[in-house]
Amino acid sequence: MARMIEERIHQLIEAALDACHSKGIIASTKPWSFDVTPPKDPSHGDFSTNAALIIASKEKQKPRLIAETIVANLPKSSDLMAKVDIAGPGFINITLQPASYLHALANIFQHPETYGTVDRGHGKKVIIEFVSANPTGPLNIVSARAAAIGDTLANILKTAGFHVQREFYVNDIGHQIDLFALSLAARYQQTQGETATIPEDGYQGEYLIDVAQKLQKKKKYTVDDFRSFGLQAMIAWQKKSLKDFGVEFDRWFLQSELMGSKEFEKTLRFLEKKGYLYEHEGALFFKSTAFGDDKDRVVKKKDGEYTYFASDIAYHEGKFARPCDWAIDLLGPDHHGYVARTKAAVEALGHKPEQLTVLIVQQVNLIKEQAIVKMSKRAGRLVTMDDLIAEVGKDVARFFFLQRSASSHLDFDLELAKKETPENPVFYIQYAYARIASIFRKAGSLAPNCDPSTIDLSELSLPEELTLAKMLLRYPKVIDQCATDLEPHHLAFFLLELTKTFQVYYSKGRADERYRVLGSPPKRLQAKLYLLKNISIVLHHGLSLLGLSAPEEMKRNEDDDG
RNA sequence: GCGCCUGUAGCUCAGUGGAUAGAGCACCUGCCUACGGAGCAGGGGGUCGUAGGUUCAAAUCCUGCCAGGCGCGCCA
Repeated sequence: MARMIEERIHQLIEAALDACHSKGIIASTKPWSFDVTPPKDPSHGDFSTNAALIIASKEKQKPRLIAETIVANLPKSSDLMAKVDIAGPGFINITLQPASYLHALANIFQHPETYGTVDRGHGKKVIIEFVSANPTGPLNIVSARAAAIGDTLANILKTAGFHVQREFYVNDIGHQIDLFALSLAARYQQTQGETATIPEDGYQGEYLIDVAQKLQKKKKYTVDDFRSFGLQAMIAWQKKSLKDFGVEFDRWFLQSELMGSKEFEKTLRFLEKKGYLYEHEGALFFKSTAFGDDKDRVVKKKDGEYTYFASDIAYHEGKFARPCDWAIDLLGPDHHGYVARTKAAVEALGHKPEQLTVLIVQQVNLIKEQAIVKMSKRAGRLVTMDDLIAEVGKDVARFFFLQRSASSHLDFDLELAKKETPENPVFYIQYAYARIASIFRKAGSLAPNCDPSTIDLSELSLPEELTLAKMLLRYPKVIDQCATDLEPHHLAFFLLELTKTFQVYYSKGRADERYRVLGSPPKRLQAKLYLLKNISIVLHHGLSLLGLSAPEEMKRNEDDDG
């Protein structure tokens, strides 16, 4: 709805420019490219356009002159615009009639489940792959970051009109897995009282002791037994951790299922037929340099084994065959060298390069006593996702990650995160939601009538009320922006901004009775409750996209003293 | 050496072509008989790493340089 208002303004400006053209004031004709955006400073009005600046620059005229001409050609009276000003170097600032946007709140009230939905995706099928950690240990804090971002991105894309599948790729074969099996074998022997040492490059973490103890005693196991038992245990553990973190995948794709399959062979044959494979020094290479990679990559080693990359090529082909229009991979920073070859493979397979987007989720530095702690899975030194959830809770942890853009390297101080828990911004948002719920409980049967047309919108006249209404109408645009940029943190920031505005508004009721909801005259009360209801709808929707709970009441902390 | 990411307030981070660069935390000053104080009002704090360039307009785009991180395997 906000976008509709924007579009209407855009059209009015275009019409004014048309008029300028026919009067011979400007030479250019449509289409003109200019922006209509809400200005940073709200005192500049509700929308601002740089149309005069852009056109003056092209026509080598004075911007203010063009601006004045545009303004003169805008409709003199309108139910949309209350005021039009020219400011600064030639911005045209527009202040709207409150009724024009207050009216649009009905859209939220009547569609609480779907408000915020935008049709950016047109039902395009997306497979978003994330976490995909090796099944050799518990998930760590880095996986937690990827999980929070990937899951929320999936939620947002769905809201933006995409058909979304979440996928976890399990590297359950290869050298690392062999080491893992041998490490487990050693731990098992240790539980049997035998002396056994974990391979030097193996997995030293104590978690394998727990796994070993779950094995039936006094039995002889083969390495394959240890492998399959260990993998099963690890995957189950990872699933449980992710579920506790609010993340559930539609599919856990096993690499072992892919290798040796018809599809795998078929994909390689296809590349061969296209002439993208060649032998060199006994190995089989993929000509990724034909698609911009630094060097060609091996798909089959001299010893006859396929590389991980070979399986990844087939894996991506499999995604497109399912079918899928767009594959999104979230990778860690240590895999960024992988991007070029994977995109090359996708292109060689006959897909458009833009059908694969690789997002690098940057690293997490764990800070302890103001120094970075090096984490190592093999040595067993890490903060697990389970630890994180136990220490600070799912909501705090998710929000912590979702407040940052994926590309920022972030420092995570667990002590600080714990300390800050009581004042964590996520509680501030949830508290606002709970507070509105509380007001509704007190209002009881006075809760707003189900027919928005009975609400007297003119009762909403306080500046904060108008600001809140405009913010709510911005929500679908925020979703759209998150989906377009693949940057979910914009949503977190929007919710904080909305919350802050609401809390300030609410707090004014302490000193100024005009700001109090309960106790207002009936018509005003209805209008205020109506606004609050719309705020709580958007908060609820936004929180759920972030994977956070929206509590009807907050548990109060015990006071420190008295 | 080459590639990718990052450099914005004391700290953690937003802002990626528009007007006077923002938030949270920390710090300072006020405010608890009020729809729930996990708060509110106000204040101090910035060569946007650096040097050029493009533009009416640059934290934002381009180039060089500096600093930190991560990659550069017939490992995964």
